[in-house]
Amino acid sequence: MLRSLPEPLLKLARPKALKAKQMLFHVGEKPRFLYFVESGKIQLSRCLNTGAECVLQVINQGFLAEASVFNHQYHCDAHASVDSHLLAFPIAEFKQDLHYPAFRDMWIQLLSQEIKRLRNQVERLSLKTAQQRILHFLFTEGDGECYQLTQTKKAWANELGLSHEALYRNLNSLQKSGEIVINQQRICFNRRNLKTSNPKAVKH
Amino acid sequence: MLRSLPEPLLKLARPKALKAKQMLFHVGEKPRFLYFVESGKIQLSRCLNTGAECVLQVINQGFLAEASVFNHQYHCDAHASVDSHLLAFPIAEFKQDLHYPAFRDMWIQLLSQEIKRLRNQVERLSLKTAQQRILHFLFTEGDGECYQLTQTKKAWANELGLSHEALYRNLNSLQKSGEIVINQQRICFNRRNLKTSNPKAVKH
DNA sequence: ACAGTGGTATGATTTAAATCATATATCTGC
DNA sequence: GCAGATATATGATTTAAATCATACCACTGT
Repeated sequence: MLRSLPEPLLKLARPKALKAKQMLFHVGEKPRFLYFVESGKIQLSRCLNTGAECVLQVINQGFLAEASVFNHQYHCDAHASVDSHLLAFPIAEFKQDLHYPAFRDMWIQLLSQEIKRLRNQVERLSLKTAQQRILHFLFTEGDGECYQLTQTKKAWANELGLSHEALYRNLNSLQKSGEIVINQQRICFNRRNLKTSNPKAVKH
Repeated sequence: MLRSLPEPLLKLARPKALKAKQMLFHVGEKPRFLYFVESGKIQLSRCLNTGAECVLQVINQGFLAEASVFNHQYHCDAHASVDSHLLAFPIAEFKQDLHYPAFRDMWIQLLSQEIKRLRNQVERLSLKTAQQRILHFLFTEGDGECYQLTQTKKAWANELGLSHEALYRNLNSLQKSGEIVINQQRICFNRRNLKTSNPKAVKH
């Protein structure tokens, strides 16, 4: 992904290391850098007026808060959930370099991808039951057969808009009813059900 | 918004009229045109494997399915919910014209905006109760004080991920408890509660 | 004027998730 | 290796939304 970046911009990138739980930026601050996550895990979140925290996105690898390029302030908080390594690109130069066709195309594609991902998440959160959300997630984020869990189940529950208890219980019952098989971090659809159970599922 | 489009591209735009309930495109089709909604209302939706329909977006005015510019197939259905007028831009030429800096900047801003809007919606759908979702919607989509409803309550309920009954009941109880005031299509926060009740609410 | 359709509204019942409580397992820093 | 924190897990209870039912209203086309 970094391959499409123009040389001069790459040279301007400053490495930045974050310890677990360290903040990267806060809501309301003026964006000066656009960050690329090389390793680790960055969470975008926002505190609701109820005081509860809502995780908007978890980035393992890739650009972060893409919208900040054209915004005067961050609309969410960002912190590292584990030790992480980032690259910081100065936003002014980044904007300049959008003139390069290859870079511009990459950037537009990236934004479009993110829109699709978010539409998937909206669709998923519109589902009423825990089981439906779990299956929808496995269909859209997995390879069609399996999904390798890359976070804790608790964090996953949050992403699914469920209490962690509801996730534990429903994973259990999905396994008991034979719809899925769980090996440690790997969750697979039961082969026998795969063809017939969800004919309309659409991969993104 | 159309102002930023280059002259040659504008000349290529073909008007397209849709009757209510008429389909614009189906999931899986190859995108040939990027559509701009001039008037009316276009719904992007997707049928879930359960058979239920999920509304992903309702466009009254603006571009539609932005991601289609770089995709080989639509990932959702689109139909007009009322009689609508669109402009159809050939995608090949559209891509060409992204070379124009003003146009490219507009397009990137537009995609970024949409990402923010979707993040808001994800945040909203993560809220557990109907009341929280309603208030969150009024805060993020309204002007900070009031919101002018532009669709039926039934359609709104769908957007909020609620049954229409739940929306009716909770609007009623929010009004009774004095948190909001409803005049026909206009919903306002009660002035007295405004300052103190939701200090952390963030406008996008 | 009329019938049919879809939105609005409210009551009764069911259902599933949230919450609370508690226990065990696992990871992490010292 | 140990202590504290966090994740996993499951049971009991509460709660709020979904669902089902019914009624009324507004709009549309004939």
